[in-house]
Amino acid sequence: MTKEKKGKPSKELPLGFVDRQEKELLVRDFIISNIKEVMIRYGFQYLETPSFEYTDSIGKFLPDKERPDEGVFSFKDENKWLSLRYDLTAPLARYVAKNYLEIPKPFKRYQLGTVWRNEKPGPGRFREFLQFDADFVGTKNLQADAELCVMISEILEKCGLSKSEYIIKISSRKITEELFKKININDNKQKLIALRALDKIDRLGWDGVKELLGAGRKDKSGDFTKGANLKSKDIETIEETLKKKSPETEDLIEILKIFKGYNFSNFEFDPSIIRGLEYYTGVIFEVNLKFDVKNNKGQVIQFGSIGGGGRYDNLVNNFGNYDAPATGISIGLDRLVYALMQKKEFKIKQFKPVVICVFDKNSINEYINIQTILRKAGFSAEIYPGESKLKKQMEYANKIKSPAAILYGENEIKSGKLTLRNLSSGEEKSIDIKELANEIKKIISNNN
RNA sequence: GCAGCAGUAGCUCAGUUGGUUAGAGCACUAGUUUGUGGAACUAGGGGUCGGUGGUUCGAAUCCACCCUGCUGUACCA
Repeated sequence: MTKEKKGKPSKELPLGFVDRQEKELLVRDFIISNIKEVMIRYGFQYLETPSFEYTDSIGKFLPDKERPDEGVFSFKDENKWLSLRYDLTAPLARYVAKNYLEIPKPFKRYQLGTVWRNEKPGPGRFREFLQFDADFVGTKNLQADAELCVMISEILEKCGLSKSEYIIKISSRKITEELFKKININDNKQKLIALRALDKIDRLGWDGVKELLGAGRKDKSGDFTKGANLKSKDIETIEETLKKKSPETEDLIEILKIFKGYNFSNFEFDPSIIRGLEYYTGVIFEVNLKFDVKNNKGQVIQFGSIGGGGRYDNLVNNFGNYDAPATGISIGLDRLVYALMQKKEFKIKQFKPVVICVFDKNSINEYINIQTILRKAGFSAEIYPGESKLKKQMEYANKIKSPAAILYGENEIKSGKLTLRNLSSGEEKSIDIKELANEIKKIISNNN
């Protein structure tokens, strides 16, 4: 809705951008603190790279068009194209290439950062979102890939999910590679269409996927998607091969062994997962939630995975001569928060301030004294930030969910005691200032 | 991008076959209580009915185009 009063700025947000409120942010902070704690124990180091990069260094090349806006936000600065990063992997590859001689090999880093994509937003998907990535650069050892899976499941469980609520699906690019060789598909374009089709198996089932491998498919809105035009004999071979639930490529057999050593079993082999089309070269994995996610109208929506990753052995090499095989995982934090908030009642401690009501400006020093006592004792406290009648002050305290209000007016000054009102019970008590911290403590611990 | 559905106060919506000053609930403001919130009552503010153009004596209501949102689909490095 674009409601712009004449001559006034719009209060609407650009498509795909949102304000995020405290409730969501606190859950996000909780998840982030779990991530950091696990990262440290797994031996990753923390890295931050800038939001903007030169367009060509993050894998976008300048098209003939006026601006490189294929999925990225870009602008021209001093004759060079800059783009907001669209993931954290491309900047990592750039960082490694730039600092190759100084960094340890292998290099293990994790990163939290906002990324931007100039594409259509969907349920739980925005054009600006927070990602968390962990990567190993400079090792071919599948121990790394295995550890990423173990680690992400440890993070999810720390966030309160049980083993039955999520699953790590794993596969390898080598499976489809060998398959395409077997049925003689060499056309790169056709391969891509076929890969995309296979990626949709969780939503469309085999029937839909076979349509896409063949002539094409009409979806329920009536829109038609062109297919890969494979021979029906080949489509059958594909289905047969991928329906086998036993992994046959070397890399998968190896990684399953390592999982065993970790006693890790909350995964399943699923040859239909594909992930990004271009850069993965080996083992790939995807993190899926096993419960329904609803939108704010209560409808169950197609939520998809909350993250995934895999092995990309050639990415760093794009920058020059360093051969740095790598593997990494990337999690969409906002999507994880969105899903988790539906699943769990998060008991996040919120320290809402005790409100000290203002009766008389001349008593301001008394109020400051009370406030200081409370803050020094570790409580959140504030002198009512305004000038209003007591009724307004109480309404304010109620609105911000303050645990208690402190009244110190004429009556209290005479008696030398202050009145403490418990805002959840409504109970009022006359207490000595020395007892204040203790009384507040009682009220807060009762509320939690 | 393509397709379906939708767009009336801050929010959720009503508005009859086009007809006088466009409604409700919640929220908001003030008061009933000159020192007390979460309940009640009273009064009040707030809408060029997504936008533009058209049909008509007359349009929130009909038509066209555009914008925005939702859902699916495509793309997703």
